[in-house]
Amino acid sequence: MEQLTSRQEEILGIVVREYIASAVPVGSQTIVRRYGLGLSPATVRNELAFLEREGYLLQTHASAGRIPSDKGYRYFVHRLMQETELSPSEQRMISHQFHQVQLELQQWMKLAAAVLAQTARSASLVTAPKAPQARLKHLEMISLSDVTALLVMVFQDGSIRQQVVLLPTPTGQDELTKVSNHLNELLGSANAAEVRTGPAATASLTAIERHVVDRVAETLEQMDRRSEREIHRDGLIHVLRQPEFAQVDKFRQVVEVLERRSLLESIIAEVLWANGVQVIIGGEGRWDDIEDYSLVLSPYGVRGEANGVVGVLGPTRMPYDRAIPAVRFVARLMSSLVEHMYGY
Amino acid sequence: MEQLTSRQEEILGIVVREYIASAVPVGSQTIVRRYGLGLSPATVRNELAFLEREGYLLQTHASAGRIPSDKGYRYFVHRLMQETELSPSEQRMISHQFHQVQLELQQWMKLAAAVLAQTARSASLVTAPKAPQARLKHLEMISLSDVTALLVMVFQDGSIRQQVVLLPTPTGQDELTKVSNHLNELLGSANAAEVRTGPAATASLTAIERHVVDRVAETLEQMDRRSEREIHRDGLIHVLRQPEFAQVDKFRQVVEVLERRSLLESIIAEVLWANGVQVIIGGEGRWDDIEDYSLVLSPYGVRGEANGVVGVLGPTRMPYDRAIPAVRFVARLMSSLVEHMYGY
DNA sequence: CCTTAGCACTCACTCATCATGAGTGCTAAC
DNA sequence: GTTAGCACTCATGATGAGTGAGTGCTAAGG
Repeated sequence: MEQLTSRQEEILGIVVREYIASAVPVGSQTIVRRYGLGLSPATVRNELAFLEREGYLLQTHASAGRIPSDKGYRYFVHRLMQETELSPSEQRMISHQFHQVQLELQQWMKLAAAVLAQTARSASLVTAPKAPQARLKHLEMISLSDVTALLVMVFQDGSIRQQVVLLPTPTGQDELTKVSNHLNELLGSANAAEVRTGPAATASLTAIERHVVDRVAETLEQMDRRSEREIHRDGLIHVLRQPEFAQVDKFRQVVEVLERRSLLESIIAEVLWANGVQVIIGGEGRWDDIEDYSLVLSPYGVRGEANGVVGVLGPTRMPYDRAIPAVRFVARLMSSLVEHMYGY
Repeated sequence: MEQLTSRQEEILGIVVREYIASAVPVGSQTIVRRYGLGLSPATVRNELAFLEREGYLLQTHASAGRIPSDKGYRYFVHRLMQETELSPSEQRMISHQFHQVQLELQQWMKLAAAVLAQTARSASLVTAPKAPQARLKHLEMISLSDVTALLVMVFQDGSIRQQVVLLPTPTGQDELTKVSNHLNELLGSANAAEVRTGPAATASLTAIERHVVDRVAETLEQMDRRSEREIHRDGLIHVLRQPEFAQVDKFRQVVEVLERRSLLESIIAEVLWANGVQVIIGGEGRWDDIEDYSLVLSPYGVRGEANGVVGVLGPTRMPYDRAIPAVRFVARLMSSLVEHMYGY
């Protein structure tokens, strides 16, 4: 990326900011009228023409103003936007909301999605934290009837699964409690392979115990196999308000991206291993399905133990100066929760 | 609702079905050409005029074909649509999908939403089953660090909440297990009031126990207070494909209805007490926000113990003949899961 | 050499006009 | 009660003129 003169940078910055705010192509007159600069429209036009030649700006048609290209947005985000944080009062307000609810994963995810949608005025997404390899932390069996029980499994990364188990033989709560205790001893912090081959595999077990061990193993395997994560979403309505989605088929793409998770999964998988806030503008040539959209994503969690992703999705014409600090701040909050869950 | 002659019913049925299929106003020629009937267009026109006078049909403008009014749709749904079920093969396919995954609430809800969206080609919604009054079934404390623990609460209706608890004094897992056991004895199947005033309130408790009891009480109270339910959604994309949402502002309403839960909450609250599939066409004059949409909803669960709602949302021009049997069938499946969770 | 005034040019957008045709209601004959 | 005939309505789509924001280019000025 070449170096621009400071005047070119200034003009590029104006075009980007103005277009983000108004969604209308920006012309030389608007720039001079609204920002002064002590230049004539003609001079600005020359600079605009230069910026267009260099690929930072685009024209929708020959006699229209300029709009930023993806390259223009990228230059803006990486070079022109001072690294802002949310205002302290805003930070306080958000922290307050999180501390209103208990230290509860589900609630925090929901809240994170809502706060991001609100603050960045975009669609938001939040995945649950997940360990690279699932490990059982604790299990519990609760009697439902003679022949059914609820098997509750708590995993190392804080996720919980509950399933109804049909018991091979009628069994009461007392017996189930013994089963739970026994299996907790045998399976404490085991991963899928360890459940299959560890002490639980060789010890002599009752029919029920054997059955439950199988279930645990299956569940762990399933969790490892499926990269799928629970994704909380919110704020779709904000995207819908943007003028670029006046024709439905544009908007349909957004919904498709959000509902078919496959694309998001693959992007999320990459962001997980990154540091800090990642800004993906116009698909970056790698994801065609989002070539008109931008993602601002950040991993959160505890490196190597459990992590997830928070972020927002919007048109490339996104208020980056709000989205980026908002995502950064929410990721930090979510990390603190995960740290708690790992006893840090 | 007056009685129509069988020929009028036949013509009304044709208009409704044809319009649902094509989204194009239906004229006399189309009816005669495509359905024969042994009548001339003029005769059909007379009948159409009659049906319009009686309020079953509408014209978008004076020289256009007819489209069904809400009243027309209602007559169709209640009188003309034979009570169909899904085809046995379709039922088998769906059942099979549910039995592929374990008897697991989260998975079943997700699956139910996906299956409904697919089958009814509409947006679907599924709420978790919820008891009218929350009761604790079981709690478990799992050590995270000296001073933090994970409190897992399992409730009677099968819902689970986990939260991180900051311990007043450093405590190990052994001690936490004792706390869990003790509190399970004291609190077994207690509701909020019973936790506050029952044995747990008077017994002499350690600081940790007192703290946890407070947390349990707060959580139960919160669950009772908030009528809010977790709502799984899916299939928004299907709604987006319908031609009536070619202009975005129409579609914006749908997203608003689905994202702001308040309206849905109130409708769901009513459906919960109904029997069988409820069809709400065009807001029924009571919910202005959905006057262009229809809901097909059904309660499921165990009466008085825990219930929820499954259903679909789409334009009034909805494929009722698929949506209704699909909702009915999925509700039945979800009920069977809840019955299991109550040991029936 | 950079800046700017002047000017011709482009092109999306709006608005009005017009032709088309699907569909209607009415009347009179069967 | 049914239907052929006919005048009428009106959304839709195409065509064309006028408007104006914005451009690029050229030549003059600091």
